[in-house]
Formats: sequence, structure tokens, C-alpha cells
Amino acid sequence: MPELPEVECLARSIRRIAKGGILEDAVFFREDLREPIPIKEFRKLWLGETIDDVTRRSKYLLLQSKRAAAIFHLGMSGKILCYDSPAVRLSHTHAVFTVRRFGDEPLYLHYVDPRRFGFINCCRIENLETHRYFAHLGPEPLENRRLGQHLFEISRSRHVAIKQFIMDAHNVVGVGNIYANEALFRARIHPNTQSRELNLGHYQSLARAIQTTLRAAIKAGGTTFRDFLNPDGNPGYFSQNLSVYGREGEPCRVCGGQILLSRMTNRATYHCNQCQIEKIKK
DNA sequence: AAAGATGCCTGTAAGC
DNA sequence: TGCTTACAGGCATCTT
Repeated sequence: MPELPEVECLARSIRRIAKGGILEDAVFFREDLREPIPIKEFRKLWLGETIDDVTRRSKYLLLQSKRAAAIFHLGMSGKILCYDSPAVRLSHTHAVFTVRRFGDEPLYLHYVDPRRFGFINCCRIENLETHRYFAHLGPEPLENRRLGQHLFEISRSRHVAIKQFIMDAHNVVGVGNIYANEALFRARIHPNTQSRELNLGHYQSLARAIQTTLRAAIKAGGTTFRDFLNPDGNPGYFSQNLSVYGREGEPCRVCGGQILLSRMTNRATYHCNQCQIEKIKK
């Protein structure tokens, strides 16, 4: 599923090929994604607009022009595929965007999402920051130099397990279930630990672990994210090098301990029974 | 305030 | 083999 690293790689890929292009057409084949697509408004705001930049906020992909923003969320199964010639529409392609670049053949961006947990929206550029998707979001993990300090400070009065705490977008964005498991393993923190029991040093270590894990995935994506341009066959996401996620019963690569599976808030939770100790006191 | 349940979806895998 | 069921997950929203 697309998490922050996948969305970041996708934004970079689209920026590379579409920045400076004109959104010549936007065709929608259905509007009932997780939220209805405001098709008329989208076309009114965007057709003929120049794409000034392609960015990411949390797990949202953004196209920006001088007056408009296009907002894409990929949900669980969403993809954006780019073709440089008219392509056969896949069965779950819900929208196709034609981008015309000066003196060049157009590009066709296909929004594909079998499970339709994703959505597409738009707004005027001046309303982007205060949009309901973004108004409540915590800091970007890769752009905040004081992430550990920040998490430590806001965790003092909270009664919640650390895994839930870092998966809550109010606190820090972009840490989904897979990366929460991986980052806690890297920081040697048990996912059940109460957030208020961890000290500043633990949070600094955890913040570094989150950043290292996400950066490694982005780096891997940079070289293996090959399914974007003119994909043939069955496009997917780059495989990740996972230490604990999906490795129930297998030996820990660090200590040889056993990877255990439990459920927290109905989410699969993996940890090493030796590396990640239950209680941290100090 | 926190924790749990719910709804939104369907491809895939597992079980019978 | 063919059917049924559980599961995966982000995120908002509602209830306890």
C-alpha cells in the first residue's frame, strides 16, 4: 500500500515529467471513491492551468498551479501511472489527466484504485493550508529537525501506547502501520509502552528511527520505482526491506530472538521479544 | 481523554 | 475444484 515513501517517490516522478505542463483534459469515469469527486469544480478550476509544482503533504499528493490545487489520496490500493501515448484504460482506472508540455507529446496520467479507499479533490490555492485535510496535521517527519523534542513534549499528558501515538497524524504525519512497527523495532521500543513513560532520549532515538526508516524506503523507491512510466504487466510498489513487519515466528535479524505478532487497535503489531523490552525506566 | 467500533472497498489468501 | 470467509489498511466519525 502506498505510504509516505511511495507517495514521495510518486510526487518526485510526476514533478520530473509534468512540471511546467498544462492540464489539457481531465476525464473521470466514476465519481464514487471514498468521497465523491467534485468533477465539475475540478475541471472548472484546472483545465488549461499550468502545473507549477507537484508536492506531497502527509500522504496526500498535490498538484499546484497559480490559482488551484489538486489533491490526491491513494488510499489502500491507489496508483498513478503515466503513459506517453494513449493507453488502454485498466478496469479500475477512475480518471485520466492529459498533460501537454510545450513542444512535446502529451502525457496521460491514470488514477487507478481498485478498492476505492482513495479520493480526488481540489481547492483554490489560497485555501490549501486551511483545508480540512490539512488543518489538523502534525509535522512532517523528514522536515522537522526537532521531531524528538516535539513528540516528547506533546506526549507528557497522554495516556496512549507509543505505537498509536506515532500513528496519530495529529502528532506526526506519514507513519502508517508498517513504518510504525519498523521504527519502533529500530529504536528498540516495545509498541505497548505508554507514551508518557518514554524520556527525551527515547523520543530522540525514536524520531531518528522514523526518519532513517522513511529515508531508506524513499531511497529504495528512487531506484526501484519502475512501474510508473509506461507500465506493462501488473504494476506494484517497490518491495521493502522489513525487519519485523510480516515476519511472525521468524528470527530477529539483530539478536536471533523471535518476532511476535499481536494486535493493537485491531492492527497487526510485530515486535522482537528480546530487542524490544516491555518497560523502559529511567 | 482514550479506546473501541463502524463505514468505506475489493483483491488475495486461506480454509473447508 | 469451487465456494465462503477473513484480512489488509487510512482516516473520519460516532459511541462508550
